[in-house]
Amino acid sequence: MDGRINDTQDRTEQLLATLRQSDYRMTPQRMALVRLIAESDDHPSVAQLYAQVRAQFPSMSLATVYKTLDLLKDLGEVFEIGLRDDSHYDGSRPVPHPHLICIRCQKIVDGDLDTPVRRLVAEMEQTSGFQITRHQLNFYGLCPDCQKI
Amino acid sequence: MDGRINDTQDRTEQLLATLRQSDYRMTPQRMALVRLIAESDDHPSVAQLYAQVRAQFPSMSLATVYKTLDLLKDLGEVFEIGLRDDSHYDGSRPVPHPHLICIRCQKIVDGDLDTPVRRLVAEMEQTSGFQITRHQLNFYGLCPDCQKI
DNA sequence: CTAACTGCAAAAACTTTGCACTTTT
DNA sequence: AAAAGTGCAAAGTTTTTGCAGTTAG
Repeated sequence: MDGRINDTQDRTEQLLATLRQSDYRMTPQRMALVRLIAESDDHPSVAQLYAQVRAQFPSMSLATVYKTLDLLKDLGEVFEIGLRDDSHYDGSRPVPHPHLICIRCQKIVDGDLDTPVRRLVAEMEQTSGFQITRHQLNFYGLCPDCQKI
Repeated sequence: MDGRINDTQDRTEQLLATLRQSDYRMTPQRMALVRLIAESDDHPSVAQLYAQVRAQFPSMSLATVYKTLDLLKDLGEVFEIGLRDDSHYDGSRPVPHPHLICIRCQKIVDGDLDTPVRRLVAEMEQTSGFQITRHQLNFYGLCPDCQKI
């Protein structure tokens, strides 16, 4: 088990269900964005989501994308990979987990190793006295493809 | 050994020496900022550095602070903790290492555990196939002081 | 019908850039 | 004197906000 949520269909339903339960309204814009997020197993940026959603929904504004993402973040359904310049979002695994970021092609890949990570967090809590609630682990380097070039 | 560089005096000299060696000019602005960075064992933001440097150097501009920090980053003498909104800088340990960030008082503390971190990086390389060159490990939570409140 | 949501445009916040002037070497 | 650095103001980015108009429940 790696924490990744089953399949796209289910994930879409799950997200929509969470929204309904929380008394949010189901607008077409919201549904389109939720669908996109559930579909993407890479880690789209706001700009990428905006571009994609615009393809099906030319009138949708960037502000709505931000607002919807904030909402999904607050519900704990989307995890923000807060990179310095533009944030990317992970809608498949809303629990903090490591990411590998290629410094050449910019690809972002999920890191697994849940157990070692949990161990490190525990050790970090012990030595620091912090009560850790969240983490952001980004590893930068060359992905396998870019190493060949 | 935890990688922290000895004492402030030495660290200031070390930074200045690096600048001289690389044919950078020694301006009073630069010296003041370098001194500040060497002195701070917390992790100042650009705004904080700017405010502090301005106390001794009222004419210094924000642009110069940014330019100097870029330069020190390029020389590998300062490590940027790239938080989403405003970056903080670590001038004591220019090698990537974990940081603990208090979600209440915003304090940033160095994480140690060099060995466990190296182990995790190694495991991450193995399972992902990435060639990791740099990492950014941020742990968010309540610091010991803020837990009491 | 009411409360919530959207889209727009303006503003915020941080960072970068271009350029004339000044300073270091 | 030449090259490099500074400071200012303008511009760039990403993200947030206010508000009038629109839409879901």
